[in-house]
Amino acid sequence: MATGRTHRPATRSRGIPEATVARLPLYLRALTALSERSVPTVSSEELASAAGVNSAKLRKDFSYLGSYGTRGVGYDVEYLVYQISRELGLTQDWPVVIVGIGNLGAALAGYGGFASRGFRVAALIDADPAMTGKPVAGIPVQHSDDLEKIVTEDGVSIGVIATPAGVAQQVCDRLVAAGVTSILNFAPTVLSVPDGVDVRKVDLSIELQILAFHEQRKAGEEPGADSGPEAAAPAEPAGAAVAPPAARTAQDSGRTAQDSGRKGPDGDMPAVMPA
Amino acid sequence: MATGRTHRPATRSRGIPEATVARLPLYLRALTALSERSVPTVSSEELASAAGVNSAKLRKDFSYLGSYGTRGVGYDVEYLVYQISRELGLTQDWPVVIVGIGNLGAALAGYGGFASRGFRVAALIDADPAMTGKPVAGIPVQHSDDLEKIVTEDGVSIGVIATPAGVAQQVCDRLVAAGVTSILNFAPTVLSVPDGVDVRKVDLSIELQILAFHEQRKAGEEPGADSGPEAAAPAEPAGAAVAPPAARTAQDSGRTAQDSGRKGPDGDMPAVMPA
DNA sequence: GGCTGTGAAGGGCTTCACAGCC
DNA sequence: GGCTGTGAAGCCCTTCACAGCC
Repeated sequence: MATGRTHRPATRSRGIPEATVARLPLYLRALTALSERSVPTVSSEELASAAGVNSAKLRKDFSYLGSYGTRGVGYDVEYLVYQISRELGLTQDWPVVIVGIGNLGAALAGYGGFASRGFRVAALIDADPAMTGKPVAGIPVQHSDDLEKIVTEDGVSIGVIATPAGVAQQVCDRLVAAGVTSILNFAPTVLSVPDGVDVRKVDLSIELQILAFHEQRKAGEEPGADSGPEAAAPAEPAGAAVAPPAARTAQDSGRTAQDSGRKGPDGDMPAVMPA
Repeated sequence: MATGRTHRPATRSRGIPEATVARLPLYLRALTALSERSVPTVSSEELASAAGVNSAKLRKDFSYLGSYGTRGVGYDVEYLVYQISRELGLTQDWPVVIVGIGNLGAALAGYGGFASRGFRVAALIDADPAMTGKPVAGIPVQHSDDLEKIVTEDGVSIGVIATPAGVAQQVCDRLVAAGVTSILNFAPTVLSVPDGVDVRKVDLSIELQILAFHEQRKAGEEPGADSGPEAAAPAEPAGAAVAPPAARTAQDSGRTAQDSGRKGPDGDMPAVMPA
């Protein structure tokens, strides 16, 4: 079915930039850790370091939420935890259904991060009759025939798709038809959903390919080789032999997270080269 | 972040924007599907639709690689598959080690997307002696004592961390010391790495939290709240003196498109880790 | 006529740097 | 003195729109 088209101008959510929203969970995690150690306050510098971002960005992010800090002092940990949780909508419990209980689905079902962060596994669903009733991570698997009933009765609005790519779109369509409006897709497929439905995807092979791209580049511009890795000169196979250049940095990394930065030193390579 | 590193103007490694690199795997997947159906050529419009992006963006992306299309006709599928594969460094085989063979690690080990896309699982490593020798997805698990040896001997430059958060940093340190320069991290932790090492992370709870944020907004702005368990009514700050400055208006149909803007993560198997 | 390739315009996010308050 | 909050500048990416070629 593949309903309507997917892309829209991707507007900002409230006044909060999407990029900021994506970092709030990071701050929340760091704050939770501080909270557990009973640390009362943190400076933007400390928190930023713990979350793996720079302090200016963190302060800017928080400024979208309001003025929750105290100049000359920092931020109250507990208060911030509360504010961010509220902003993310974690003060309520979101029931989630996981469809496709294979290796991955089972891994997700057993993920401890659910309960602790505002989510609850409402049901595990699989199309294989042999799986029905079998408990996975303590939760009995239900047959996909009951998908609509489950979603409707439990008021589920978030669904996780961990099925093979081939059936992902149909599963998606059924979830949406039943009332789900947010989907986390682990299947390597582009899902089509009606307007108003959010889809986020996680794809291992894409991540690896992005790493391979950078890896290839490193191999090509190692010290000594200043010629670009153009069409010719295929790089070496297993590119080990590369020794860590700089020493471990103090407390934080230069970059991290899903945002990848670019780093290659390299001068200015003209852009591209036709074959 | 005050990493010892000075921020250099974000060098353009070559001419390809990071955002474009993150989309190349998407195009490649769509092209591979077309190739299997023996489709000889595609227009930017068709391919863009299959990849879930808009055609202008796709053409711009390809323009960074070179002029591989034919005006009035479109792109030659096979040729593009080759060019993109080469650009991503997939014409060579990258050995990958997966550390932490729990539910997730096992799921990753069994992921078929590896072999088919330029990657090869060189080894599965786990710290539990009971796991040693046990085959997972047909590959015998090796003990972490041998991590350095494995990485060195197989010339592994890409490592996947699927361990509990608590040991992720040490595993990371060992991988890097042994020669790994690209890491895909599934543990919910910010990893510190020396300059020159790439880290990408995949985190289930973060993705869910972002969805929850948007979900909450939908519930709040739609007349007949249907999905959520309780139509999330924005709670008031706990006796805060300061209230969010920005007005609560602006309710565009925000929502992110599937391709998400940040930096492009998404893959086939994702993440997660017990906390 | 059809479709690619691309300069130019437009937005959003990051970084700077400093004013403002403790 | 220390640290937050934020306008302003800069950068990168996306989108537009059309020139260029088949």
